[in-house]
Amino acid sequence: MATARTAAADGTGRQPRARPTQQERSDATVEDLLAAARALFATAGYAATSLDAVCERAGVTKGALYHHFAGKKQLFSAVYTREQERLAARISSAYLAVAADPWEAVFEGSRAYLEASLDPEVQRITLFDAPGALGWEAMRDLGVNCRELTYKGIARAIRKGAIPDRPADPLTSMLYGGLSESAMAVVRAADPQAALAEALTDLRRLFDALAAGS
Amino acid sequence: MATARTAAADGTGRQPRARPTQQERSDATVEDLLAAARALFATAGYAATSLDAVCERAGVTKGALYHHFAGKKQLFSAVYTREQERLAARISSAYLAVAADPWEAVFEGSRAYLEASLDPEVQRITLFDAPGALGWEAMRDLGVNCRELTYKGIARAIRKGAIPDRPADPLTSMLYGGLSESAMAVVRAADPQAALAEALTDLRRLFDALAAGS
DNA sequence: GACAGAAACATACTGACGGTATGAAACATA
DNA sequence: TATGTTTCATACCGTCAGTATGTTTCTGTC
Repeated sequence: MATARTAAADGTGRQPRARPTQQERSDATVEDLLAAARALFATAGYAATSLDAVCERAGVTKGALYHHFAGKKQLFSAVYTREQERLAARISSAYLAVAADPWEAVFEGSRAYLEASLDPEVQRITLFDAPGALGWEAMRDLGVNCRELTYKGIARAIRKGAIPDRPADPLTSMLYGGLSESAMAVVRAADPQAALAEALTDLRRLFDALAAGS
Repeated sequence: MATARTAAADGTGRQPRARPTQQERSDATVEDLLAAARALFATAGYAATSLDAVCERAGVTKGALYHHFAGKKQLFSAVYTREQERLAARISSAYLAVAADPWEAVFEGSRAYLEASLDPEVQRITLFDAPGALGWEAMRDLGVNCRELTYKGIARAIRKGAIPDRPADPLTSMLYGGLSESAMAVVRAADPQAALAEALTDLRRLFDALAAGS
């Protein structure tokens, strides 16, 4: 019987070819591993997720995993990076929609970050496990991260005179950390819907107060 | 030769008696375990700390550890609880010193929390490892925790009219999370001293703005 | 003070998991 | 087609959290 490796003569070129190139093979494996890892890390958490489980779900063995990743920590780092990129995309999108008003843009970016961080899976990866598993330095040195975006938005708002002049770093920490904690609190509130509404209302007041400050 | 169990006839009663009571034995062992665990958790981190290492440092075996604690997680929980109690004591002290002014008291409490959280060992336990190891619910249900103190302070400031009326929860999250993130950023700044000064200056402005808000 | 029972610990062991070593299969290049 | 490299599979090791069981130390009672 044929071993099912019949060539797909479709026009898309997206189905696996009869003889996939090494790059394609590699990419597919990495993709499978990342998807499996993300699913398990997001639900069971970093510590409770075994690499064997990841490999089984991805349909490969540890040989493949350790060929593409240096270890569990680096695998998680890759998952975390992707998550940050997805979050950053949402933030940027919300920010750019009202970029004409520098301070309002920061508000919309903050709202986007808060709402995106309500997903328990996102929380588990980015807020609970990442600090302990990666450390602060590794989280910062990722190229794309949401804290950096927050900083840039605030710095721009200051440059444009939308809020009183000040160093941008302290406010960045307060806002970014505050939003992260808010996200954790909101989803665990008795009424998450109401809690989110309250959080956004308060965030609005906070932004207004900051803009009005001397 | 005598087995060195000569009774200490000192007046203090603090030295180990010739026949220590079970309570004393227990307490001493628990104390040794907690001290050893806190030292290792604070430096190497939760995951990198083995219970064997804790036992060796404490001068006991795993039999003793598992007699007093249900497992690694619970041991860490006990260490974390102590840390929170210490922090809460510092916060309360700073708060009460200026309790007459409800909002200023919250500021002083916040400053105390921020400054206390600059210690890398405190950070490692309370900010990096605790969320992943304990989870949010377990961190909240501790009886004594700093977030609760923040909430009470803010709620009181609202009741007393020191800041505009609003629900206390959202602001609690923003402030507590912001301070935590600030502590992590400050100690990793190029010039921590200057970063702390900037953070406190900005915190002052934030408090003024919140008090002035409509 | 002898003794039964319980509390406080010690010792030996197991299973699971992260990581490594080594070899085979798939692909690339000539 | 032959050779080297990439990609992965398999077998194995060390470590560590947790358990099972035995031993010592204390407590209450006669």
